[in-house]
Amino acid sequence: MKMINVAIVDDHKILTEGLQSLIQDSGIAQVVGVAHSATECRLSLGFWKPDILLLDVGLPDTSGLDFCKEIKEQFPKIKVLALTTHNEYAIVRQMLDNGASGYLIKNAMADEVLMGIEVVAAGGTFLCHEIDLLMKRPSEKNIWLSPRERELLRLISEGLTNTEIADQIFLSPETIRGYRKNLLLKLGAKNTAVLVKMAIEQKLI
Amino acid sequence: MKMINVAIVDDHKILTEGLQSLIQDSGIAQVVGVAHSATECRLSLGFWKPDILLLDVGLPDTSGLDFCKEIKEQFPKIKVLALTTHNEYAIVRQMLDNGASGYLIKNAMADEVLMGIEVVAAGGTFLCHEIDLLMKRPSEKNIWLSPRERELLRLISEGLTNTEIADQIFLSPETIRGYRKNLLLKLGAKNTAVLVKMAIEQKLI
DNA sequence: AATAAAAACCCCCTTTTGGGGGTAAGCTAG
DNA sequence: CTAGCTTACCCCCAAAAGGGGGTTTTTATT
Repeated sequence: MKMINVAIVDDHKILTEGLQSLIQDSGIAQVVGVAHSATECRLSLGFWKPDILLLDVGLPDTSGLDFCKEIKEQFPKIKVLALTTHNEYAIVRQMLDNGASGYLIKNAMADEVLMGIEVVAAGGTFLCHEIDLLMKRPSEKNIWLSPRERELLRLISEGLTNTEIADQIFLSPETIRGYRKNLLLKLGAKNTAVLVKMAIEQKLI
Repeated sequence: MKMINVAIVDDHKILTEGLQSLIQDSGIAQVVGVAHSATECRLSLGFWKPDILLLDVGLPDTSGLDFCKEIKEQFPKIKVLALTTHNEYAIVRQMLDNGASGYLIKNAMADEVLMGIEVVAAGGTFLCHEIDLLMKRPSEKNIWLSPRERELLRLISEGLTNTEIADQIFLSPETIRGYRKNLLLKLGAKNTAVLVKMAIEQKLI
């Protein structure tokens, strides 16, 4: 059986060290590279040629969300396995949407990490137990917005008025009004204040 | 020289264990009790009779801010030394306002913890290096609000309109308008959306 | 090919907010 | 004792948001 090549990107050095020995000792995979930032990773990814990239969402220089997308565009064959502290529905959904093949939270069991690596290397999708439950549970908190809606939500949170947003993204102010009303409806928010609060709390922006 | 009696309240068990050995080994102080929640602490504080209480702000059951106030009301002689991960101006100010005698961030050096204990036990006020810098640096980010202003900010973030707030706290809607305008001015926010975002980011609510 | 969802657009009208001006009592720390 | 801050109050008017009702086109997914 072929060894699975794994690379790790995470700024928490203690964690990466722990992960390295965990993977090396497993016998099923080997660590071919470690980076502590997106920039560092970009420089070496071509050389490492990993099968799987263990990626932290909370990177110091780039959003893990964007970085995942970037990797999947440049190296479609590399499978991304997210490894983070976030257990918010919106983060997981966006990560999977951006091409991630799996999602682990940092307090998951060690064997879940190895299982994730195996499943993802075999072409499957893996979610650790807690995230699996979160994604399956139909909850009013599990709100999913389209990219456009998220963009609007971001602009609203930055304090732009409907006309300002309209000018910026070249749409009619009436359209912006429509999106705004729909966002209030979807999130069940009474007004902009609550909308912004929910957006931040649920990490929708 | 009399031994300083220290009690610890923090839900992170690994940290409390480390702290215990640090303090016991120092020779200047001894740990008379450890609690992992505010409730647990309330039950035992009368027996422990500590000189100093090392208090985490991010407790699972109560806000450390409120708990500090509560302790200082019930046991004015106990000196509270805050120990947290938060390095936001508003949190530190509120903590000191609520009667804390010192403030340490969790990644401070071990000797700063001991120094803090000594200084506070001697009746002084102690801030660890990083927090000391933060508090001295005059910055547009170091915004300080009166309790009333914070209350209004909270109600605004919850989506209440001026009239609703007026009804709830028995003031004239015109007064609420005044506060609102002043909050926008103080925080330099363009509108309610930005106001709410800043309130959350700077932990003013 | 049909259905559904997202994206874009439009009008009417009311409520709420924001910008500009103020006033004044009460407390509090130099 | 007085300068400064907080708390509380008031007016006018313009801009923005919100509640209700719609339409059309494009883009996926079945």
